[in-house]
Amino acid sequence: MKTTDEVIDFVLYGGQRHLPHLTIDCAILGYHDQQLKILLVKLHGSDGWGLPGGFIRKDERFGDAANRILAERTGITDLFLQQFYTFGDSPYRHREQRAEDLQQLVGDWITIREDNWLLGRQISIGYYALVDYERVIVQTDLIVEDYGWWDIAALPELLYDHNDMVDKALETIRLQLYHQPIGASLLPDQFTLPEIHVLYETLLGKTLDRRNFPRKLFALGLLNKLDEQRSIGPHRSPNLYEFNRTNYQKALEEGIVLVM
Amino acid sequence: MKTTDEVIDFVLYGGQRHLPHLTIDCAILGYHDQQLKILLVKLHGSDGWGLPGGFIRKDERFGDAANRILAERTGITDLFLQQFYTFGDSPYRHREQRAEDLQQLVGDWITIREDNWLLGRQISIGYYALVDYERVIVQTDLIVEDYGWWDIAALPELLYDHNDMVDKALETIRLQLYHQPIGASLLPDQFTLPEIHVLYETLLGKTLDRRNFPRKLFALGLLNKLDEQRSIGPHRSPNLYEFNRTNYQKALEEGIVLVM
DNA sequence: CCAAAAGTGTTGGAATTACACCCATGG
DNA sequence: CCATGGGTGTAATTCCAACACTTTTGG
Repeated sequence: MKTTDEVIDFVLYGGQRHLPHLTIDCAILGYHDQQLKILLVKLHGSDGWGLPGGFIRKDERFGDAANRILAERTGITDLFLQQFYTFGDSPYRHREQRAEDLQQLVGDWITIREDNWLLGRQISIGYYALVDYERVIVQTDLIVEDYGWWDIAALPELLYDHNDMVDKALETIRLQLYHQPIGASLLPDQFTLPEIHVLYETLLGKTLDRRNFPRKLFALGLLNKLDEQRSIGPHRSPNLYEFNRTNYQKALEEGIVLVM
Repeated sequence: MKTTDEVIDFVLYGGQRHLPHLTIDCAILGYHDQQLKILLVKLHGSDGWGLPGGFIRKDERFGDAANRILAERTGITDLFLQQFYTFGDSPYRHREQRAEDLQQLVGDWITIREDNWLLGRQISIGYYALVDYERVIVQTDLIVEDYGWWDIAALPELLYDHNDMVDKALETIRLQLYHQPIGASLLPDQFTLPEIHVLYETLLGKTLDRRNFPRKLFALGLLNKLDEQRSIGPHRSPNLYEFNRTNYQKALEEGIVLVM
């Protein structure tokens, strides 16, 4: 939202266009510098960091809403996106804690009434997205004051129950990794074996044998070796690979069994 | 709900006590006659079958609500219960299709207004429950006209998008079966090897070797052999087993890796 | 020429599959 | 005694984990 009028309109009348009390929050994961990162935002009128999120329009499908929210924040579309859990139990999700935040957001322009559609218990459907870190360009506006990528291993205390949401997202991703290949969304089109190797180690939180690891991906036909190397300074140049789109898609749909 | 007054009060004023537009629907699975069964209900004023469900009270945790709904329907508490997905996209989940149902439910007593809290897009959080078929005693009332156990392999066309919900529940259970033992909730306290064997085959939809299958459960220490047999007519009496509660609980919490 | 990282094959052991015969029971 | 289903062990194979040396590169 770009203008104050837009914000005020949203706060006062957004309830006519959106499902009340129901939001989508996104755990947007990227990968950079051999670290798994998550995109956090800081809202105006709030002094903590949280997951980017938004409301669902009355006739909008959840997946479309999640994609829209993602596109609004990151500028990229068409990414790996998946619902993982719905949250609504935390005591933070109730009226009192948020009336003040809301008043701060709109400042002195208007007074938030008791029955404002944004107050009351908030339910949030969690989606996680895996994105290519390089392609993300975050927009700030009158709602989002600041944003940043945070190392997932060193998160601060987040707003509401967003730490729980991140934990649950990671747990889901780890389980999923054994049944679906999901590396393609986090990596650029071309990557080296050490890169994808460290990615999997980071996601699973354990070390994987350097020689055995790629064998399993090759056995599933997921990788194509390219006739190109990446130059990485005074060391041997690692070969570049890409995902085999056909087999990758098939694996996504039919599932795989990876033991690592 | 037992009285007409209660029903009318709920339809007119339930919105003051419940989260609007948000329901919990439960896929309640049981196991009987070597078939996986699901508990379906038929509501007054509706001529199709669907999953049992209910609304969430304003200050009620989701899990508590799901447990309450389950207890109201099946009479049992303390069962394996887990959220699996949130649904809200189906075109069936909109106003037009349901205003008539609602009017039929309350009959001529009152007229449903356009802005009734029960109308509008309905979101449903799906929970699945695994129950011991024998212990379930279903209650009918003024809302639930009829109920029944249906073989999961031969479901009729259900209300709204409930077929999708069942599919998603089963998919989740199958995945979970590889990482957590969930047989205990579906079986009576004591059971035979052939019983749990067929259960797993039914859940996974594939045949499992009769000799290798129990070996894997024994290897995990999940089963205790009892000094008792079940008499099954003119055949050799199969031995009875029970789950080893300690190891079962540990496996639930820490996860296992089953390859079958 | 050196330091640092990439690449690559083999082997021993563990795990998994496949498979068939005997036993117990009640009618 | 017979029909039916339950119980059990082993051998062959496959799969997996462990491991170290050589190559490439830029400075």
